[in-house]
Amino acid sequence: MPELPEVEVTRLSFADRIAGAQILAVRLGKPLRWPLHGDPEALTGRCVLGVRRRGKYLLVDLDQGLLLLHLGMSGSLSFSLHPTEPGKHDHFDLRTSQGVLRLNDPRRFGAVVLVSGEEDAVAQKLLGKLGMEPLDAGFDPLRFRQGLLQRKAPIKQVLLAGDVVVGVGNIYASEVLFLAGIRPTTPAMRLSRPRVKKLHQAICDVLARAVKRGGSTLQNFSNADGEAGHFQLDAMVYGRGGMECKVCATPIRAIRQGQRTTFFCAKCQKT
DNA sequence: AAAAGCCCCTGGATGC
DNA sequence: TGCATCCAGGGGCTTT
Repeated sequence: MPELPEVEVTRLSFADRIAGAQILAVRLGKPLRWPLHGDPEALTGRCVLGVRRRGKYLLVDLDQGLLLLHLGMSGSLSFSLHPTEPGKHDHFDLRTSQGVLRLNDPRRFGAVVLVSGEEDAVAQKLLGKLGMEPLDAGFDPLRFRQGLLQRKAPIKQVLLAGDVVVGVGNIYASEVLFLAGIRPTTPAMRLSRPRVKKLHQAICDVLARAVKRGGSTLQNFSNADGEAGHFQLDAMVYGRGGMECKVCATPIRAIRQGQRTTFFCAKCQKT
């Protein structure tokens, strides 16, 4: 479910309210993608300093240690004072003095990992190879192009891989390439400077706009308050296989790239 | 080093 | 209504 905008909207919806809270107890449901790594009992008594984001990971800073959260494909967080009884897909509760942070994740591709800090070997394994943050000032067209020039793989797959730029998931990858007029199969290294600049612009615009609107609600995204996003991502190509391109009426094509579906318009996206 | 496949898991939609 | 099949927003790991 969550690409960068959804993760960021989730963060914004509870970061201020959980900051300063003391952890009272932890409840674990079914196993998630990885074990917690640390002792859940040891979390009790620690304090939450704040919540940051790196790519699609949320980093919950503690006065001692760091909690890494990932929502996987189907995860969502809620933060509430009086939570309901845990449901069958509620697999992690962090009970604090200021509310309960709960991870609901039917498919359990998500994760909660307790590490000592960002330099921790386990944390490095997960965060160490992440690319540039698309909403940060450090993400500029020149550095972006430098990253792409090393890669012969199709641009769509390079975007998804997240080692050049993070946060662009399967939906936004198709959308962003459509806006930039770039064919998803084009080798990343073959993109000219002006086309990389256009792609850079599209990534910045689309992601920033989605965060501002509260995340897309393509299916059922909701933030940690349980509010649905206000932004019906009105997709130009994603999920529109066989339908007419909104610009030129050519049928949108759906192809398979690395076990994921890509959508594009063969006329608007030449190479 | 980079690229291509595999796999983790559940649920909803579709087709017979 | 029941059952099989396919597909889904991610990404680490193993193999080429």
